[in-house]
Amino acid sequence: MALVRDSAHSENFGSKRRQILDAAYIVFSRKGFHRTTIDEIIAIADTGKGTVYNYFVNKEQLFYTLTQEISQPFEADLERAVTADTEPLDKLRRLVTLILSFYTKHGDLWRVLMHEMRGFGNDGYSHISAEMRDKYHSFFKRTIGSIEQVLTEGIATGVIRPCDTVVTAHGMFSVIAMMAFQKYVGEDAEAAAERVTETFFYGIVNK
Amino acid sequence: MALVRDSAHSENFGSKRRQILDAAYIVFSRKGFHRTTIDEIIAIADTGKGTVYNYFVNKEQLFYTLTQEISQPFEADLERAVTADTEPLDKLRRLVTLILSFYTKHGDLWRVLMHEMRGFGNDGYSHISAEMRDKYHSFFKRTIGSIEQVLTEGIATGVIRPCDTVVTAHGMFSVIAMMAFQKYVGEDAEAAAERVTETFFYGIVNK
Amino acid sequence: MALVRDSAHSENFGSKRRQILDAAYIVFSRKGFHRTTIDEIIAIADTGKGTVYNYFVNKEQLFYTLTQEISQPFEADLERAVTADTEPLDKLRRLVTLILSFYTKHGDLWRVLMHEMRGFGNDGYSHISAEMRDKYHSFFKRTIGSIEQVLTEGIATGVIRPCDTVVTAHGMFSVIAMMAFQKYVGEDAEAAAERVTETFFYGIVNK
Amino acid sequence: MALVRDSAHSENFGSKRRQILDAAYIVFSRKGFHRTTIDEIIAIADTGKGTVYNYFVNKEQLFYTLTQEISQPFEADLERAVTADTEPLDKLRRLVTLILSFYTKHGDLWRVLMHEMRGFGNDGYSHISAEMRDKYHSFFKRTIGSIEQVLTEGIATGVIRPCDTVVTAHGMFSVIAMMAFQKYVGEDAEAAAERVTETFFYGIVNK
DNA sequence: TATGAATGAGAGTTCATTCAT
DNA sequence: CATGAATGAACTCTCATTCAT
Repeated sequence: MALVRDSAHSENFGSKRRQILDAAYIVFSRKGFHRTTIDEIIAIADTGKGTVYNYFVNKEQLFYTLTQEISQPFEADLERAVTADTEPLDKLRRLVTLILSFYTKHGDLWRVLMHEMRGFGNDGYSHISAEMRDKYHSFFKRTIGSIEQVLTEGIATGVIRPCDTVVTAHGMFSVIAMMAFQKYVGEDAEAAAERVTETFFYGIVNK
Repeated sequence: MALVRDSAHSENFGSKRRQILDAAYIVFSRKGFHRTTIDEIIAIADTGKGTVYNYFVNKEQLFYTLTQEISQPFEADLERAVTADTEPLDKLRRLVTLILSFYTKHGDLWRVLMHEMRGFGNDGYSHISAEMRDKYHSFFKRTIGSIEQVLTEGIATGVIRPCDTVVTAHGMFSVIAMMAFQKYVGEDAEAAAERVTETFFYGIVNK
Repeated sequence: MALVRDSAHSENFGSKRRQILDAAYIVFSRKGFHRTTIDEIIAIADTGKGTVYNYFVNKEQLFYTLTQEISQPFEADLERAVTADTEPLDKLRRLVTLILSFYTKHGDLWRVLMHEMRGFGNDGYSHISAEMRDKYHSFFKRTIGSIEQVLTEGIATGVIRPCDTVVTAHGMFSVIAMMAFQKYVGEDAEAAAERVTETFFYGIVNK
Repeated sequence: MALVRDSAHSENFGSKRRQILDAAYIVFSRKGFHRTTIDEIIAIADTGKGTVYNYFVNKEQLFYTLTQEISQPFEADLERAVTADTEPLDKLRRLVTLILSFYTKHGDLWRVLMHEMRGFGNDGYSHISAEMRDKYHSFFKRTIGSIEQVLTEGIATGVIRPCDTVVTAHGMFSVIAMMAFQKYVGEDAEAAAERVTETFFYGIVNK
């Protein structure tokens, strides 16, 4: 269960680090940040306690690294979708599919992330935490921002009715996230995405 | 700061209990379940630590009681709205306003609730926790169910286009919750509710 | 083994705190700061681990409190000796006796203090440590300063031969400390003090 | 920075060992025994962690080896001074100069040694530690013993007033150590030594 | 020989919970 | 009822030491 990619180098390069990240993914997803213990992670990762601290400075940074690693390819995909040479409505469909797939796959972990985000760096915490929180914030801003951008583009070309793009983007995002969290999305993410976009595009009222 | 209603009994009856609940509301909302300490609650409540355990069996049950107390009048309101003798679309508007107001007021606490819900009673936890989790689940089910019910009613009377009511109800709920969480709702909840319903009713695509 | 004074209030007032301080005195004296564990302290103090942290914010501050408690009456004694209305040479004898008694009684702990002093607050440590270190430094400065002051006084009145009072005071202090550390001082501190002063007097007194 | 002497063998023989000892000297002097980590030593020594354990069985023995290596030439010097064919008072001057120079140069490390000495082999520690502690004790005994021996010799030849040679030797030693620790000794160790001896001589020399 | 990834015993600290007053 | 001193299970993190390469 290498979440991002298998190391192409040697068979064992970074193997322990990989095992720890994979185990952390499982436990954080299942239990949330606070209920997760290092002991449980190492039991699954089959490593010693100290090994965790060879690779990550602390539990928070392990969590942070994990989410960074997962989000990076996703953000690249988003970027590509937004700058693609296609119709705004098609871009929107593509974005929704991407986001829906991402949150369907990593919903449990991301739910935790979205919750803990608020806690990090709030009090007299280390500044590393404050940094993390900022990075997390900008992650969500970028995701929603990409929707917003395409909405704006659609309004400019006239295919989308003028509206508050900020609020609408947030609305679309929240519906997508909800669908993923509620496990409404089965095998076919594309079909589910279609339902979301249809609802938003055309509304629910009979005309 | 009695959140729900003042005890109708005597001036002092349950006063300590009230103080604890009010303090718990503040701290849980601000810090989440795990970061909240009993010490912080009693500091604000101006009570002793033992007093908390006179009224509540443990931290979880204090949290549970708090959320129950807040949700009950809200659920009564929902019930009344659904069974009212009005048009489905008006009912829907009324529901959206109610839910939006509720989450605007208690969003911080409810965000915590929605997160911790998943943790309660997951492992070898006490069965009291499992009970709580079930009650929490049914709370959300009832809220969303009320939307669903009105959608079904609207489809039956023909004012709403046939759709998957379960998914659509969840969608509407998630948009409402998002707007509240994101603090997009200012003074005028009614106006904000209007925007949500408009979007859902008529979609975003220019026709 | 209440080191400073028994609480005059109630039989049990501060009893646990007292037990912890007494136990800490024993273990710190025997093992030094780092080799001392909280577990060992509570085993002797017959308390729970958490109790220690009810009274002291951490191990360092426990150590600090302990040394403060012990040094305060001593410093008061020094002050009284310096400002007494007696001959400089008698003052010096009195000072030497006081210091010798103190270091004979608390030599093991003070040896630890003198060593750890250098470590506290050196790196990225909490500022509480830096504060402590400063207090510790000033403690030694005051002790040696009191000797210095009397030397200066003696030089002014002509009974002591002009000399570098700073160095001489340090010298006297170190000999006293050494005698105490080496357990050369038996029952009769006064007699031992006499030996120290005699040696120094015949070197520094005008003839 | 070969502290004692360069290996006379080949350019590279023991080079790693040398680097480790030199680095250990720096860190132990600065931080004391417990606060020193192997990681910090190897960072300065530019070696791997395992290499340390190729040359030294553990941290304690590394410390021990370091101090042994430094003390040996010093002890040889002392021996030579004591058995030299000179006047007792000149011998004493020579001894004081030697000791003062040594503690001025290696004061920081020796301060650590003098502190940790008591901790080694106290409890259920390995017998290697107990051995070390004994060797450390005998080191100080030899240093002070050399002073004592010359004092006795001086008393026999009548140039020194009869006194408790054990206590006096300790006294002289402690003043010397103090001067070094307090960094009172500048460039000219000889001059500083003179001050010490003068003070003592005028107290202990027959007139 | 040199290395450094892996390890786990052990330490300090937190905090929900209990119970005697 | 109200209290808060006492408690210890649980948790994060450190670091000396090992050992396969």
